Amino acid sequence: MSLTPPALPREFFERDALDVAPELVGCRIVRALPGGELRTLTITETEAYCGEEDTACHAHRGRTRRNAPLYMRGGVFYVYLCYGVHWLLNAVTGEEGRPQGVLIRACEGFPGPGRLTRALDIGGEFTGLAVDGCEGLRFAARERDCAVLTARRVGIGYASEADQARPWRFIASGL
DNA sequence: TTAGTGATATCC
DNA sequence: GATATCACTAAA
Repeated sequence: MSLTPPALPREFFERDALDVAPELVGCRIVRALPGGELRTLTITETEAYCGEEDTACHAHRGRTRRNAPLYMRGGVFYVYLCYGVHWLLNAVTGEEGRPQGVLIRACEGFPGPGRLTRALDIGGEFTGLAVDGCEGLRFAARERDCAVLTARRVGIGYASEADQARPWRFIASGL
């Protein structure tokens, strides 16, 4: 028996982002800091980004150096720098060649995608790494079920009206 | 409400 | 090469 919760398996992420995103709410992020300290936070909010046809998705304009991990098989991290300041953490989902992912938008005690990565000292070094084969960072299952609300996604004013209106943001309710 | 921050994408 | 943009945050 291990001292720490086991990593969610890769298979968990090899499904559609719209299935994974709500299920990830209530799960935990487990971060082993370089010094050895283990920090575990419960995920309270996620968003799904679904393919090149989703104008809010980074892959909307095709594959680039930055978004390459989105095109990988589900079960890797996609971490990128936003506004030159904030690292944003995503889990890539779905099958290889279909760019989709789930943004981890907030954790208990750390509202905001940039604040949770700062709290956990997560940076670009994790992008492209397997979620179940990474020493320092993993996801762990829920301890119990939790209700999930949906809402519009945040900060995507550049996307089409239709894509902005999609209820692809998932928020924990009554954790 | 607004500045800050710098990598990335997209244009010349 | 240059410039515009950006899945945000903190300060005011």
